[in-house]
Amino acid sequence: MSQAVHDIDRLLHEPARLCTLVQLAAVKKADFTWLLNQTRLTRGNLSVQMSKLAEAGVVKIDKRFVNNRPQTLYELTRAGREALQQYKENMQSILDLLPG
Amino acid sequence: MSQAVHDIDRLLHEPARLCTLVQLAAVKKADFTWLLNQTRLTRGNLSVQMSKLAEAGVVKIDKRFVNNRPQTLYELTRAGREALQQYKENMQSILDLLPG
DNA sequence: TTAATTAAGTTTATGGTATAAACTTATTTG
DNA sequence: CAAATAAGTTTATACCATAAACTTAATTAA
Repeated sequence: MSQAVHDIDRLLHEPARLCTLVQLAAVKKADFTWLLNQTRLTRGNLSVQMSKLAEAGVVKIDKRFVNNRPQTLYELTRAGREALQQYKENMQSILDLLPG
Repeated sequence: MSQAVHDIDRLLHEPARLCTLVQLAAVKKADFTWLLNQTRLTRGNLSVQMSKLAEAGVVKIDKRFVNNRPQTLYELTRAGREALQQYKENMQSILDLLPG
């Protein structure tokens, strides 16, 4: 049986969030505006999704000021990288069940 | 940029449905009760999800009677197999972006 | 100098949807 | 004939993704 499907981590599985996580996995650290451009999410959506990821301990949020303007930096936590790794392995095993 | 993430087919992406599709891809044809056992979904959930897949043309539903009891058979349509193939390729390309 | 615009986010309202509980219809068994 | 089983479907709910509206502050135009 395909137990793997039940182990899918829905927090990471959601495309809007997966999108940001793929980016963060590549660059280690990114600010809000840069993520906005990469992902083409709306500001509101990006804000909500990142908060959700932070609340779950997947990303770390660092707010500061640059040139008197707020800047929010995001990076994957160790737990986040591990969760993403786990997600990848799990989804890979599901895809491998499919033909083609 | 990771365009692939935006191309994720949410109909197939949803774990409850992906679960049934993985099964159908393997066996070609399955009835309600068998799918119920394989997926461990509730009856209501399975019923709703299969209807949704049928409405989208991904699966074909065939209802008949066996021993005076209703039996519902499901199978992937050609479009369904193609969509699943597409989903696999797309998700594979996303997973390949992730480290590890 | 004050009104409009831009920047960088956050909060909230809503619309969709995954899920299970309750319901249906028919059959078999005690 | 009453209760239980079978095979699904309908409906109610609770969550949740999304964008619109709001906030706060800085800059630019008039």
